[in-house]
Amino acid sequence: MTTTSSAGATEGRREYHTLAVSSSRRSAAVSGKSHAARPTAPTLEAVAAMAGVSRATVSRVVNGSSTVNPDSADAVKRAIAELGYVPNRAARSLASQQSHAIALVVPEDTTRFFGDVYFASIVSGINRRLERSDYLLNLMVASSAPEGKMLRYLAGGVVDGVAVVSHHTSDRFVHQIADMLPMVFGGRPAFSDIDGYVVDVDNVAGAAKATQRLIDIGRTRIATITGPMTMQSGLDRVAGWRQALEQAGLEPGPMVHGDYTLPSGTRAARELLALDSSIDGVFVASDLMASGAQPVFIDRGISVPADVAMVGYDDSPSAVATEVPLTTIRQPSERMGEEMADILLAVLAGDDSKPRETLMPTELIVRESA
Amino acid sequence: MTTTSSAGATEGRREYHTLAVSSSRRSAAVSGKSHAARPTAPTLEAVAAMAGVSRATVSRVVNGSSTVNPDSADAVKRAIAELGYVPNRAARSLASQQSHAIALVVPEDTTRFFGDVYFASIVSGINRRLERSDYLLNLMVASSAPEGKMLRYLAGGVVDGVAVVSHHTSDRFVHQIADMLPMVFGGRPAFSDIDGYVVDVDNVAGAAKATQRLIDIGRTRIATITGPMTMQSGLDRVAGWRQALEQAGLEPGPMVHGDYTLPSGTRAARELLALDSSIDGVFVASDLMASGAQPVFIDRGISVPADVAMVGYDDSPSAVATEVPLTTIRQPSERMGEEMADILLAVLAGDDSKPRETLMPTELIVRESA
DNA sequence: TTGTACGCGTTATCAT
DNA sequence: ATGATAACGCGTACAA
Repeated sequence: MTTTSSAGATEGRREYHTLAVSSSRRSAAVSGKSHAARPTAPTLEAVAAMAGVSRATVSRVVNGSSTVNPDSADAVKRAIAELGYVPNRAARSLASQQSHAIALVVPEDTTRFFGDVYFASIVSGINRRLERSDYLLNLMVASSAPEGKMLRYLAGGVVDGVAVVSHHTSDRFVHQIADMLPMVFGGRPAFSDIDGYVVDVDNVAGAAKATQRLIDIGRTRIATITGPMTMQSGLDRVAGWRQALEQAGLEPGPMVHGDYTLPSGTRAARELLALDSSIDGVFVASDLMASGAQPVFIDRGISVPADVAMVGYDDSPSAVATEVPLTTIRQPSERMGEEMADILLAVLAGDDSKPRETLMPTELIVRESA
Repeated sequence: MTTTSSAGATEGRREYHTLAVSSSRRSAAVSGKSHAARPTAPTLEAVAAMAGVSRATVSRVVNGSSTVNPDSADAVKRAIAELGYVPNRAARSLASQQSHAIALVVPEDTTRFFGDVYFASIVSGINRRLERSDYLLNLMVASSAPEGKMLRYLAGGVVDGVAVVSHHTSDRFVHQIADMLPMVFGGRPAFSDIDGYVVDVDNVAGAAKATQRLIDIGRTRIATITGPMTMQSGLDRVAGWRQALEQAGLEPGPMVHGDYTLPSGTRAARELLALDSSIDGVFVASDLMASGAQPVFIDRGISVPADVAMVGYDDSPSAVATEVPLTTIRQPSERMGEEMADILLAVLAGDDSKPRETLMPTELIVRESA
């Protein structure tokens, strides 16, 4: 017998493996399949029934409220396990006004973004921190029409906070995001009038540290292969190189530009050698470029580090993959990601004690190349 | 005057920029700030009121239902624009039983994953396709405790479908995912007994095509620098190389293993030259390795392609960044991502006509190295 | 400590 | 074509 009452609401509603869909409310069920989380996902209600308590109590147990009798708590937990209950995200969000998700906003050009190990590490770090929470990570790439769609998404309450990896975000739309959500930048943004947290690494100090290493081991003709001059980090590392040289009373050696990529390192090394073969040290602004440069020296019979000492930057995997392992500067890029997530999580928890700006320290890693 | 009634529910509830939070329902409001989508986000209700229609009608307009009077539709649209209304995601999900999000499940090791341009392209492709929909992309990395947390998330109805980039997913947990959600693999999974769609590229054919090019230009001593033998693509490309040689009645040249990385290409080239300097052609299983190998030849006075012709694989950016631009095999990795997303979207829309397996074609790109 | 009852913002059914 | 109205599953004042 079927009743027309509202009972049995949790029965036969959603099925994935079954062909006979009983009471789908969806129209687009063209195929015989209705895709949903699982066949008849148990609800709070069901758990409550099984445990012999009210929904409220189950909710309290699930959310770890203290005010709950150990006995009933046990019963609830058993019921949860038995039923394989897992709270419905949407319902929870709706009721609590929190999505329990944060967005990683990437300023266009996904391919370039993902191709960069540095960003990879940041994402990895963000993820690592998020794993210890129950927050989800949403990837939002600002494409052709960034403001429109993304802003709409964010306004829709999809996420509680935003992490922006500020490559060269020149767009104003980040301002609008900052207006509605807590925000943290990975790398200092182009504008300073923005309401958000910033996590960055001290590139100047790092580069100076690298150059100082070359000075410390007695090198005096110190060149540099730079990163792109269109990026803050590229500029900063040149500044650090100059600063260390100046402080030591040394003349800057030749400078050749690269773009952080390996091939550019190869080209730069050849250029460097053509320019001035008297150098005895070189600070390369990325390990990837150093990996490209090193073979050029070696294949021409220039010993590393005996003839030319070399310090890289990043401490990327390629630093130890070169013939002569690279002395390099370790950037806590993964930790940077963790920090970003940590800040966001803290802010979302109402903790306002995080500093607006966090500068992550760099570390000299001494290997064989210098 | 303040009333204690439940009226005014949409007023002064959520504020981000204001310090005085009136009636936050959250406990953790340690700071004076309450973070939410925005101050008093307008609801369907508000739009309905302003447009002088019922919520139902507004909903119809928002969801593009046909059965709605043009006049009221206009009024509604104006109200929406005026109020800056954007539907609440959670509420919509709860009511429609769809999250309008899909997950990209990454089998561990984020750093390695993101460091690979190939995967970067896939993500980029997925994203590209998703942009044309209103689906969101959730990033889920299977870390130390994959089954537990991720499965719980998925069971919670966070997403409607799952894209798995099957690196060397040896875990069984994908089976459990497949049991509850539509799923598509990027790259053939290790097991074939799984209920999911597969999108892959034809690596054997691609490698054969590359090798054939070397044969076509008259090379007879054709070596190969392989990818890792622990990856299906690595294996497949060797197979393609062998196959083309065999078909042409040629003896396979020397084979040296790399791992798709640039430094490994450098090492492999040196090994190769030490092994057998009589080669006149080499198929390198990735452009990155080819970028590492090429300088070794050039710096030793071996001309490319005159002395040794070289074909790479991937048509990555590095293919044109080498001194001698690489003839290579273009993999539609980005299109692969698009296809994956497309399949998922189709399935979610109830379209069951997509083939269970899609093999993407490769293409020979002739440049100067062969 | 526990339960009742209302609200969260939409969708969808069913009359009209 | 349109409007009530009942879900959707959960959180949480408030009362007990």
